[in-house]
Amino acid sequence: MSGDHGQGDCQVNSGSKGNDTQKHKDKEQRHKDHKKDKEREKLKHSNSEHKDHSEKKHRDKEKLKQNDGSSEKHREKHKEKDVDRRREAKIKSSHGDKPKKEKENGYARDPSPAAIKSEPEEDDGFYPSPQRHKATKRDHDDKEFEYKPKKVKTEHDKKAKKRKHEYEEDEVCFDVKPKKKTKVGGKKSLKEEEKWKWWEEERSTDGSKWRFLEHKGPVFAPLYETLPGKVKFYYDGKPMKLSAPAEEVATFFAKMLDHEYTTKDIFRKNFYKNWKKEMTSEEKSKITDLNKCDFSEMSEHFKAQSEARKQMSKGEKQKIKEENERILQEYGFCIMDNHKERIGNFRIEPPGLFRGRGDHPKMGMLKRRIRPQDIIINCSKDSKHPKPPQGSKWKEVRHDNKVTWLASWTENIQGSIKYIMLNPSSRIKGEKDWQKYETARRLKKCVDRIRTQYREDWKSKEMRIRQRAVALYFIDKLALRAGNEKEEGETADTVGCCSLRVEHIKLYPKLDDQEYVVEFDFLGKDSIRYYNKIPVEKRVFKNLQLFLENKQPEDDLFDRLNTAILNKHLQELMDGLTAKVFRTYNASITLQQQLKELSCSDDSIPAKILSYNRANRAVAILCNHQRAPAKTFEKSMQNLQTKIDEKQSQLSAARKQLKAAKADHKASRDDKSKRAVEAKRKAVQRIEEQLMKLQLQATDREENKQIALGTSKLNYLDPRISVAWCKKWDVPIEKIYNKTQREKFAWAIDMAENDYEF
DNA sequence: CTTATCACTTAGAATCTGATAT
DNA sequence: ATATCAGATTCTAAGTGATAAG
Repeated sequence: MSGDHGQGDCQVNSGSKGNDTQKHKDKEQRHKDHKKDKEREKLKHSNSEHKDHSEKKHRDKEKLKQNDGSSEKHREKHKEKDVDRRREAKIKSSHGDKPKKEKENGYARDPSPAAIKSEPEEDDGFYPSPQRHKATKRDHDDKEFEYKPKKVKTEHDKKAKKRKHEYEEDEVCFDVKPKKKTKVGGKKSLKEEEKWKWWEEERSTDGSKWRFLEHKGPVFAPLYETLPGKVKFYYDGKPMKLSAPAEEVATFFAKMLDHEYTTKDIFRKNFYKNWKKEMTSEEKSKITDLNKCDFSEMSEHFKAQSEARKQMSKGEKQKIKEENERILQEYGFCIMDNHKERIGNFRIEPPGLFRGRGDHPKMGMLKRRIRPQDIIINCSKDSKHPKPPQGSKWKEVRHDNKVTWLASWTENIQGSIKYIMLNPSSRIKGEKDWQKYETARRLKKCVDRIRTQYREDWKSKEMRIRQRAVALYFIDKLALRAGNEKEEGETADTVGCCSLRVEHIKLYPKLDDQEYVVEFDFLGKDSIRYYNKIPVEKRVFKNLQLFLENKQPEDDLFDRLNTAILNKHLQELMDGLTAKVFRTYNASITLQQQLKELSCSDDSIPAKILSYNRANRAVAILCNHQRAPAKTFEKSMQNLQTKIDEKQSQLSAARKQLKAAKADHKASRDDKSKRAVEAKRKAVQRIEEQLMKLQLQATDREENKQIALGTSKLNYLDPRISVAWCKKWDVPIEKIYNKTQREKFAWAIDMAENDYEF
């Protein structure tokens, strides 16, 4: 990496050629509170300015002034956009059609210069990440699944022959067997039980997702049943009978009463506003203050109800179970291309109060009841169409085989579309999953090249390139998510890599005994906090300092970057590469490495499983998969501790006895007392072992307190790695994957041999 | 372009279930 | 038999990213 591009003074890149303008305009609106002058001031950079480290002084020398009315800038997004547009239009007309020029103006307001003077070379150690290896030679498996939507064959010799077109068969294979495993009629079940190995067949090449699809439509939420008369709602201390719609919404609130949500201001405000809409006009005029509403009787009623449900007799419970099973059998499956497949979510989401994660501006809003006329059905033209419930109609029935969903509706909180889709064990999900890991494996082959490239790009003279390169480094090294932009005010304020703001990182040239430490502290997906202090290479550190210059805390760190730009770049580096592939790749490769490191052939099975879990945990930590400690966590820890204490006193008692026995033996020297000593000794040993085990369990549980293994296991770890590991170390697959997981990963379990290499 | 829409994956919490302890 | 608990399952929110629309 010679890196000498433009050493010295390459300035201006024609950064102008680029799209450098785009992003910051949106981003600017975040500084809602700054004074205009401040804002102005910081916007004063021209793209042609050269920055060097010492540069701050140059800051003002730019020739470009803000040419539009930017001083009037409002903080509102739309307005902002308008201003920008106006400005651009103006520019355009004044400069003619040179795109370059017009961009140039964009820069004027940019917090960061487009061009950067390159820094002196100096540092640069080698890339430290352990992940960076040469790709291995052994990749024959890769061919098995090409990325291209082209037809892919898996010419894995042994399997290839088996592959043929099942499509021609007329008969449906029931590859999912009915619950009762002893479905008596032996003849038919044989065939039924045979699991369909879709992974041995060819995939379609034309972008269609299926050729035949038949299902019975979704199951709707049960209608609302009004409360028994004795369960009262009180307003201002007086009982008040509510109309059914108002009552229903009230029950939603009542059911959440002991959740802390209901104490939050926003929640209450949203709820109250939405509740009012359901009230009759009399109710509206009477109920004017949520604080005067007493839902406690309703709440008690539901608690009693669920208690009663628990107390039901066996027979009653059995009956309910059977009914559920019947519904599952009827609605829980569809027929897709000759195979009966399980549907993932065949029940429509019931109405209720919206619970966002984190600090969500819409928490407490009413999620409305979905009716047949809200539902779009998707199925084959030549299938038996699902029929809407008595007296109702579907919104639409369409036959789009370019998508995988069976039904959809638009949800009223965010206006997004919800879908009914197949279970992860289905062919359609499995193929995609498999493909995902194949893409990650292709990344493995070229990740060195990509890393070399982005390191080189840290020295680029173009700001946008540097930002892109540093962001990619974070995504690669820290497994950060891409970070799409979100609409402000619609969702909780969370970020990913590209949407990081200045306030989310802190730079420490020295911290304790480390140099160039970056501290990350932000809320990511689901408002899970990401907190990490990590030493980075000097060049990265310097770049970050540069990116931070002249910015406010609420400004974007990467003001010239967004996920579209990043992904477009990645696409050029490798077919099918996007930011999320790095997460998959790094997760899987980490598991593989950790397993290699931790597994030991003389370990017992439980010890091996512990190693597996530890490897899994390493990945979960990398991906920041956290969970709230269960409310019962402390208690269950305590229980365990009690057990440990008991064991401990048992142990000392046993030891005492041993001592006594020894003394006894010393005195009597007879055989009997000798045997007694031996027995006691054994007892002590046994108890010691038990104690050890308990203590191990305790540490394990403690370690796992806030770490969730499931997400990575289900979504990031190539299952073939785990399958191969099980085969290699003779660990039954059931120890690693439960039934559902085995169904989802059936393809991997079937195809991976013990020498599988990710 | 730039934004909006759509489809689909990924996510933690809530709820259910069934095994085990009492 | 009942209570307890942990793991399994369900639920649905919240991401990613491609592409259509303006």
